[in-house]
Amino acid sequence: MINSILHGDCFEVMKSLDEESVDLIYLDPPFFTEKTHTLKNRDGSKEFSFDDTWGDSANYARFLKDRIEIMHSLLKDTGSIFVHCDKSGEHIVRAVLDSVFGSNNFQSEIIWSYKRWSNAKKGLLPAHQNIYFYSKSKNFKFNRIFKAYSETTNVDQILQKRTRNEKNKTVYAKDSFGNIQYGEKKKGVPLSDVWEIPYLNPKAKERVGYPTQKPILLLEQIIELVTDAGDLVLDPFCGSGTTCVASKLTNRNYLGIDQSESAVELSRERLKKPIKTESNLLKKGRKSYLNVDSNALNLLQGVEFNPVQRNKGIDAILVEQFEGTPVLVRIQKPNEPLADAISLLKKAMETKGSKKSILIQTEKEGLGLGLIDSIDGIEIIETLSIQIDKKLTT
Amino acid sequence: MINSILHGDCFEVMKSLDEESVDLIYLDPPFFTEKTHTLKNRDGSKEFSFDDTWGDSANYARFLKDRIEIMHSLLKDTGSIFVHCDKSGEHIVRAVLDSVFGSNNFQSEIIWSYKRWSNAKKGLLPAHQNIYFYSKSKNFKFNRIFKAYSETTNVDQILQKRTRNEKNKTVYAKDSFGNIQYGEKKKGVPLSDVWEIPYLNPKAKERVGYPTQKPILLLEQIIELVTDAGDLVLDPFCGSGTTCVASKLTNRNYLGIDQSESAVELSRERLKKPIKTESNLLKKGRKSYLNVDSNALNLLQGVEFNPVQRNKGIDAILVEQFEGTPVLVRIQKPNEPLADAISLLKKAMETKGSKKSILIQTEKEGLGLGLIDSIDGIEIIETLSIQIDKKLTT
DNA sequence: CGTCTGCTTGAATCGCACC
DNA sequence: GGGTGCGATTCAAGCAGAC
Repeated sequence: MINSILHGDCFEVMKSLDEESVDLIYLDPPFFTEKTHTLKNRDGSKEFSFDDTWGDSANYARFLKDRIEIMHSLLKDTGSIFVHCDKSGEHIVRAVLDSVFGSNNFQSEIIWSYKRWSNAKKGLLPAHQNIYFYSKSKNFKFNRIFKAYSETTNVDQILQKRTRNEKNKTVYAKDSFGNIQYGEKKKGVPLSDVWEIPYLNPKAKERVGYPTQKPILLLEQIIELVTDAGDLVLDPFCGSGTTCVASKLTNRNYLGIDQSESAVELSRERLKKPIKTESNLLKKGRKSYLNVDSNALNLLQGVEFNPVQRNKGIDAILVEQFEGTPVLVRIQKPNEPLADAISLLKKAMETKGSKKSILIQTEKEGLGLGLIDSIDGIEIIETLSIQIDKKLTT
Repeated sequence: MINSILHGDCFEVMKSLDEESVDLIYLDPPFFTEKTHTLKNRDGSKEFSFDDTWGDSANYARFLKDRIEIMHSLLKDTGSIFVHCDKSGEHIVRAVLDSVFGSNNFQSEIIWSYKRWSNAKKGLLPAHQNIYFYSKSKNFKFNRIFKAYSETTNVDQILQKRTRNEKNKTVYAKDSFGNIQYGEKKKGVPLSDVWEIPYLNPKAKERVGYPTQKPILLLEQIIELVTDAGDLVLDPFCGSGTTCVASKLTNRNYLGIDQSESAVELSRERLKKPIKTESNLLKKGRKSYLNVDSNALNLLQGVEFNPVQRNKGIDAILVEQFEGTPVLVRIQKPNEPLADAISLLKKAMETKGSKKSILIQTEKEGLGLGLIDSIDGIEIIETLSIQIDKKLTT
């Protein structure tokens, strides 16, 4: 029965499973949105639908509690449950979990945060979902995961050994010659309860066209957090089967259940040849996309602009346009000849069709041709510090 | 009564306030931790019903509901409420707010996330808090705040107009000659519901030693989101008075209430001279581009200077001297006539014996006497934003 | 006043063109 | 021909306008 997708209402199906046999249960239950969802897959050939309609919240609570009680009995003493939750049903889910697992076994509210396309909505752009993490007992299995130190952490604190001086203050350790002492290798910062994982991208090959499909990366992190290889992972509302795919990819055993025949079929197909999109963003880090020095942009204090990161020629575009075309901004890089800056900016102007652009000159020496402040629609403006400098030396 | 801190139980104090007079209520209600312990004693044998959500914590729910009902009546039709929430009380608070304000007036669950020093605890490092945002009606006041585009977004999407082709695919629009078509002005991405704001640094000057003190930046963002200058902000559990300080700094009226005599005193003291630590992280971080804080001295980016406090005439002195005398700097204040700035600076030059000084002009209109860039040793330099503005309009 | 359809939109990968 | 810069493309939320 292990490593398969079962069809049916998880309430019935779970009754046939062994008690205390499961290491991790992940579920993304139908939400309490009082709406029926239908969505087609990519080529429009198939339609998935599920019914989120509940007469009132008590019915929904009853539905959930019945099932979560069985899940509780299926979990090993060292097991954990992760419940993915829409904002509309949050408080109901929390109440049910508190009553079945006990509020003392609440471990974390995980925030999965991501960036997304925007819309014209009045209000804040929704950019997160909540996952509740409860353990069956104090004895739960937990693998520590470490992440890179935050950029603002002082490097010395990572590398150097620390000790206490005669006044019992923490100081960096030095040897008798005053040389820096390096400490043990540190693993990084323990994983926090806010997880920034990119939303399943529209271009991702991983997509199977199932509504609410989760990124495999998210599930992998959950699985690796509380299970070891060979453990059993159960998803009672498995949908497109992401949990099972992630389990397979991380060498765990899995069991998926879904009420929809088409979902079961999709999951089974997916498991035959799992596709996982590596996130470039996560692999390379946000910083790898940066090409603008944020200090440089501070020069534009008081100007309305949008920074531009993936372009060699320009650092920003002004919000204000010039004759209907964009105004590009380049800030001269340290030690960059002004002529180079001009030619890069000029090229960008051509491709972007800009009629007027601005070059902020940050280096004192100009073109050596006397004062030039406008070439081919490029306006050259010196930084305040150069202007001040000039006033003082002439 | 406006702009003061009142002492007492907010339940009583709020009854004396005018109905429909408040624009924003922010509260960080106390949570009864003793009651939480009794929650642990549940025997689990009880039949679940929706009322169990409140179950043993009914007293707390009652306490909250009584007060939130009054708050609802104090709010204007265009007003909003932000409730800061401990994770143990989350679902109770949500249930109360849903019942008083109506679930259709739920706007956002704001996640305040921050980095923290790690601890050795088994489990995930807690690094966020939740704030619930409800409006009194559909008609709520809302000021859009924009942030920088993601680093991975490409410029053309910001610049170019898009349409759909015959196959209903999104493509860049071209005119009949194949030229690029430009879109409307773009200000950036609307603010999302996940706010990364550094936790108050233990060493920060801002810290006044109150246990649950919040960063002023967090409160400022809330205030600016749903109120305008001159509006009234109420904090019924004001503690150390951060909400009131933030209101004062953003030119809103405020009213704070607290039951603790010492908290009231502390708040009053703090309001006399509010201290705000500008978070370095936010200043440099990627989210800061569009809403850089408007500290005037930031204009001097790249110039070596010493700031001058408590002097009517000058804001800074350059490290560089001019003919052995100090170079004074004044930054024109908002709405200050240039002539006034000049005469104040001139007076300061006399007393300090300065031969050359610098006036940074921040307002577009000059002296009305044509171009003047030097008077009696005062060099007048326009900010970059004015210089750019001129290049685009002439 | 529901229901349907269309439009705008940003993130992030894909993939082409250019050295 | 391999790397990389950057332009093109895809998808779904949610409002607007139609009916």
